[in-house]
Amino acid sequence: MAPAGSTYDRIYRAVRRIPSGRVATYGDIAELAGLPGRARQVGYALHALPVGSTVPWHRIINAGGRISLPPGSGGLEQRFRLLKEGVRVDPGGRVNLGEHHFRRRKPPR
DNA sequence: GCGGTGACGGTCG
DNA sequence: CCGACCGCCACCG
Repeated sequence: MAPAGSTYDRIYRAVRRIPSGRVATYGDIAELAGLPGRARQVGYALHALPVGSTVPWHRIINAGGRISLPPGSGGLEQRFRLLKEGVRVDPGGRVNLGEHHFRRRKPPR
């Protein structure tokens, strides 16, 4: 387990806040964890998760609204998990953030 | 302690 | 849309 209060611990806690059927970006998690601008650390922390972890890592995608994980290295599983939760993910791994973002950004207008 | 690495993100051409 | 660069920083050898 990540030491309480450590960077990773804060990241995992933030990830757990994302409800099923919604997605958040790495940058969002960094911000929620109190680490603005450190999206990269979020990716690193998730990569370090042990198999069987209860952290909903699959709800995290990049700012472009796409799965950032190579298909052969977990990307496919992430896509399946999201589909199972009702998130529309096209075959290319793209998600409509306007529809599934856990906290909508300002609608483009 | 140093330097390479990377589930990122914004900007520019 | 795509690739190149740059800033960011915990981890690991």
